[in-house]
Amino acid sequence: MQQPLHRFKADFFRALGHPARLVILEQLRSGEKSVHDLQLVLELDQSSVSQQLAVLRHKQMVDSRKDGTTVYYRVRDPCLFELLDVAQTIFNNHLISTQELLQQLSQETDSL
Amino acid sequence: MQQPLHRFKADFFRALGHPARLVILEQLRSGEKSVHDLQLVLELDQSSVSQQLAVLRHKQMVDSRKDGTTVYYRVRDPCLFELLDVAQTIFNNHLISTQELLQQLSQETDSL
DNA sequence: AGCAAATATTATAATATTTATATCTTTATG
DNA sequence: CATAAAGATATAAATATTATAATATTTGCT
Repeated sequence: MQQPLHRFKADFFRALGHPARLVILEQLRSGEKSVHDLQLVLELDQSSVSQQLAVLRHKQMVDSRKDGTTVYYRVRDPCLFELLDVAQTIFNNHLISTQELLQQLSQETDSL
Repeated sequence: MQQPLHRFKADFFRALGHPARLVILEQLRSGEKSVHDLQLVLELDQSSVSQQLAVLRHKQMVDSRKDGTTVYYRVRDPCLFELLDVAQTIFNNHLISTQELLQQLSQETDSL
C-alpha cells in the first residue's frame, strides 16, 4: 500500500490544504499575478506569501517568470481550476444536504 | 482573506492529504467496504484504519452503516471520485511534461 | 559603487498531524 | 453470563506544518 504514487498524490492534496494557498490559486485564475499583488489580497507579510508560493512551486503547481525585480506567478496546468471547481460542487452539495437536514429537523420539531 | 470558507476548503483538501486515506477512497469506488476489508488492503492495524476513517467521517466524506458487528463505509458524494479523476489527469499531464523535458534535454546533450 | 525595492531564504517557536499502544463499546455466540 | 470479534476512542511520543522575525539575494537607479 505504501506505493510512492499515493504518497505523491497525498502531497499534492496537502499543498492545497492551506487557506492562503487556495486564495493564491483563486487569484491566479484571472491570469498571472506578482508577489506584491498577492500580498495585497492576502493581507500577509511578504515573507509568508513567498513561503506559500514556494510550497506551490515545489509541488509544481505554479510557474514563475521574472521581469525586472518583480516575479509573476501563474498556474502550470489549467486542469487545476477544474479540480477547484469540482471541489466547489462538492461543498455546495454538502451545504444543500445540510440545509435539507436542518429543514427536516425543524419540521419535525414543529409537529411535536 | 481569513474567510472561514477558505479555511473550510483547506480542511477538505487536507483530509485528502494522506496516502492511506486516498487508498481508502479508491477502494470505496467499487462500493461499500468494511473496516476489515480496508485493513487487509492497507496492511495497517485496525486502530490506524479506524483513525483514518474517523478523519474522513468528520470531514463528511464518508458515511457508515452498521450490520451486526461490522461497519460498512461508503463515500457520501460521488463527485469525490470525479475530483480524484481530475487530480489523476493533472498527475498524468505532469508526468508527460516531465518526460518531454527529459527527452529534450537528452537530445540537446546528443548534439554537443 | 551605494542604495532601495521586490522577492527569497533561513531560523525558530507555536501548533497540528501522525503513529503506536492501550483501553473501551457493541454485538454475537457458546 | 463469559468470551471473542469488530470497531472506536484516548493518549502520549514522534513528526510535520505554520507563523513570525530576521537575513539574504537580485535588479534597477543615481
